[in-house]
Amino acid sequence: MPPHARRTTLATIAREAGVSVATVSKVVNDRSDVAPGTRARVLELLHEHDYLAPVFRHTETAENPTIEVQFNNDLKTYSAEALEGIIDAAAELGASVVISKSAPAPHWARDLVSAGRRALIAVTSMYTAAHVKELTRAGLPLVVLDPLHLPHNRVHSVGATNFAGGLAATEHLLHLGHRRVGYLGGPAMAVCNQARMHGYRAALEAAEAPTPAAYVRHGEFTHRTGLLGAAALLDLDEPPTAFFAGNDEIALGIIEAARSRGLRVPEDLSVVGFDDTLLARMVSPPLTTVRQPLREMGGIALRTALRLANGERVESHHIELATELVVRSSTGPPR
Amino acid sequence: MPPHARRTTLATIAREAGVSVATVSKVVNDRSDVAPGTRARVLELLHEHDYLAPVFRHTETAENPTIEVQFNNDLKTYSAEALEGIIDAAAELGASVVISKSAPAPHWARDLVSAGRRALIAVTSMYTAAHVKELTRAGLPLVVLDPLHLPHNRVHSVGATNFAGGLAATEHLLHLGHRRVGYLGGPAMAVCNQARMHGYRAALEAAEAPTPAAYVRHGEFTHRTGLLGAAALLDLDEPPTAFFAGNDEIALGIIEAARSRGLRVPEDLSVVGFDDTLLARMVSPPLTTVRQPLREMGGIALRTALRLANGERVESHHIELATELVVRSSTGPPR
DNA sequence: CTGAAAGCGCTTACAG
DNA sequence: CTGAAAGCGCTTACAG
Repeated sequence: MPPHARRTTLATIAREAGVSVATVSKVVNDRSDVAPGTRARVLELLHEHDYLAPVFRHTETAENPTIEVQFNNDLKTYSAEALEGIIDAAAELGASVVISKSAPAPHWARDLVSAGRRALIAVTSMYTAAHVKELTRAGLPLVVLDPLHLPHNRVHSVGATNFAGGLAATEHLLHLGHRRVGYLGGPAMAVCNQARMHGYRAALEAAEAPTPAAYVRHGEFTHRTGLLGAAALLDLDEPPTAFFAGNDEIALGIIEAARSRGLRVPEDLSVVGFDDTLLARMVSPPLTTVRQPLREMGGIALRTALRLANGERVESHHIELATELVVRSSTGPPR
Repeated sequence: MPPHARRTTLATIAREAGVSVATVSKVVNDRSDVAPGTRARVLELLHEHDYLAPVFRHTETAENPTIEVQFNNDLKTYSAEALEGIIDAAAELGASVVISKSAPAPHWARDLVSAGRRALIAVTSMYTAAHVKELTRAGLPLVVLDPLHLPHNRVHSVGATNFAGGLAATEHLLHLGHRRVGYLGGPAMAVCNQARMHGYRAALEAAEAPTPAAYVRHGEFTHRTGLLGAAALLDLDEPPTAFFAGNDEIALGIIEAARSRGLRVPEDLSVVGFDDTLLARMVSPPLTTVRQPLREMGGIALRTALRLANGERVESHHIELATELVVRSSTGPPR
């Protein structure tokens, strides 16, 4: 929504409601001496006209706009790196970043507008169509970073080339000589997870390496999913000799499962992660993984949010940045 | 600074400057038609009276106060966890959290006040006495989380029992039978690093295990410091059989140095970290480390900041939370 | 450059 | 309950 040329004032509301400005003022300030019916009518009009108290009006045109960034779960290394990209871009463009965990309540979008937020960036958001509708009604632009759902043309989003990343990761394992490769991923419904998994499948099919259904498992993007999934697959009669993990955390869970049964990485088992968070660089052996340009993605999300806040058009409602395979020491030829 | 009973208005400034309200208004709005001398005199008075434009006044008493959180470096797992504690406490208390990287410029503190910030939380801050003075002048309360300098009685801070943590970590290694224990820490000047190192020294002295000067090295709280430091110490004629690291990142660097020369952890080398970030839990072998209650520390910092913002007294200007040794799998008896 | 005057958007004590 | 009136803090077109 472009900034209003001029905000509705109490006088307008008073005229339409057929009451005095004083009465409208009382409603706005929640005074008790107003008849319930009058109050209801005035509230209705205030809502309809999107009335904003003078103290908040400056937020609409402030040269220092504030953008809300919401996370729906823990601030993992993944989100922390995206957040850094957001903060750096905001500093450069003179915007402020408010950070919170999302917990949409009634009037949630409207409250954000009243508090002066000019746009919302949701990291791996679970927003439903109803939430998006409330945002639209409140006039608060939304940008989703790494969307869990398929791109919706009323929602702007920034992601990475997950399919290509999954393909590259799996081809790397294939080139090393692996034929039995497992996939341990995040939520089955998350589009990023699906794309990575399909990249994996595509590589295996192209190499004519058949994959038993049991080789593919979905869970959460957590260490635990890797630990449990790997334990299960390594118990198979024909266990995988390599794993492609849906993210770095899962990869570390797999490595721990291997260690706990005396398997060495990469001598006995190869593992490729996804994300290239700082985890991947700091772990022993350093993790081969698919880099997502998280900082850049955060920066683009912030820029997009700011442009939408200013009422500018944004060409494409979904942008995907390139992933890149980073080969380190957790992969090698099979035994 | 307690919230002002009533803010200075243009009328006061006009009276004192001996000009009309209209002229003062022009100065405030940066209009060109004001004589330079008049402008200077009025600006001086505005500054002296701490004039705040009406659009910003609500921030002084807002039921949704906003707190600025500044980091002076990367958003590592360490800071991300403290930030989570801050965010959770803010959500509970109805405060907003603005996050930025610190880059104090001229008028920096005053600008934060104008932008509506009610307090500042600095994570491992490098603020100098001059910065603190500007904050005091601007009336913006400061809380430092994990201070790098010694507690200053005009600065509120939240830390952990670093000395006790260093002691516990080193005693653990001693109990396992190690006699040659190295310390690889962060910046030599950082008080948290000094306290950890002195805890280590105290444990070794109590056990009458002499420590060659070469066994202690300071650097940065990074993977690289661990990698390089361990490489150097492991080249000694009598290398340590165990390391106490100033934080988890350094510990992981040490483990990587060990791996790259074919040493196994914990069979050939024991390593204890500090912080207990998610890194420690996700790495193989899981890291024995000293837990800092980072979330709790963040929560306390936020609460303290909010109380100071409300002009309340805070009993103690430095709070230290207890650390706790968490034994996992990166430590064992020496060969 | 300066400021008296008109005006804006809002609030509040008070008369009805 | 309601609103006319006074008032507050500020801005601005305009006369000097």
